[in-house]
Amino acid sequence: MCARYALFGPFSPGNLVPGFVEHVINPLAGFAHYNIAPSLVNPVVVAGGGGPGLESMRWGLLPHWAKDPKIAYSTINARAETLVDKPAFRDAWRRGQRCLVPVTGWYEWVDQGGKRKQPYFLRAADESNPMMFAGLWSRWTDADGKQVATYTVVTTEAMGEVRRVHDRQPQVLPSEAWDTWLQAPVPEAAALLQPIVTALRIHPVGSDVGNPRNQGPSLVERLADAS
DNA sequence: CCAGACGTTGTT
DNA sequence: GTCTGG
DNA sequence: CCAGACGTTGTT
DNA sequence: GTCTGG
Repeated sequence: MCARYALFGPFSPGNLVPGFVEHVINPLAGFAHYNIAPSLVNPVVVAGGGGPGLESMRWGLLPHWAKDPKIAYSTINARAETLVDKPAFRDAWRRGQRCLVPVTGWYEWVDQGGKRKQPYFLRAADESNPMMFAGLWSRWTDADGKQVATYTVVTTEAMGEVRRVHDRQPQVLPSEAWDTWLQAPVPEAAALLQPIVTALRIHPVGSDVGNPRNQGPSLVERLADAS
């Protein structure tokens, strides 16, 4: 899957996620483009909009028992097929700590046979609203006793045109499933973890998307197709 | 019993 | 080539 | 996932 | 915290 995804606007808290305003934490009001990377704080949607210790969330789920926060770099994704059993994710799953991750799109890098990998932007066909990835979140306390909230993006088998660039993709949830994912009992949420065809536009972009220090709308401008 | 992992992607 | 930081 | 570092001695 | 490997 993506080790980068993108969210851009301008969005305000009011239109970031229509109907879910009260659930959004850290909405990053006013940003024009956000190139998201592991360990960075960005918007997520949780039932009730968070609370103490949930003022913001970092990408890369830290289980409550984690000692080294570096493991967050390898818990940016949780496989839908196995998250129920994996020690790193199952506690969050059992506790119903699910979230929605709003994005405009995500990136995939395609191997070019020796040459440098070509990044592509997979962009929601509906540009007016973010799409939603399924996520899990966790509370973690660092060595100084400071509370940190983190989350992971669920992945599943790629479907439709995504398969041209990769065999896995984030678990996208259709709008009618959002409330269920946030609020329903575990068995109902489990039923939503199914591969889904998503309406996307896919186009090549510049290699500068690979560095999260690079920000701005120019990152996702279409690159002329090579061949 | 203790020590060490606990995860994903992709690549070999 | 391989590990770390983001 | 990609980008970027990858080393030592000594000095601030 | 809890499981696996030694």
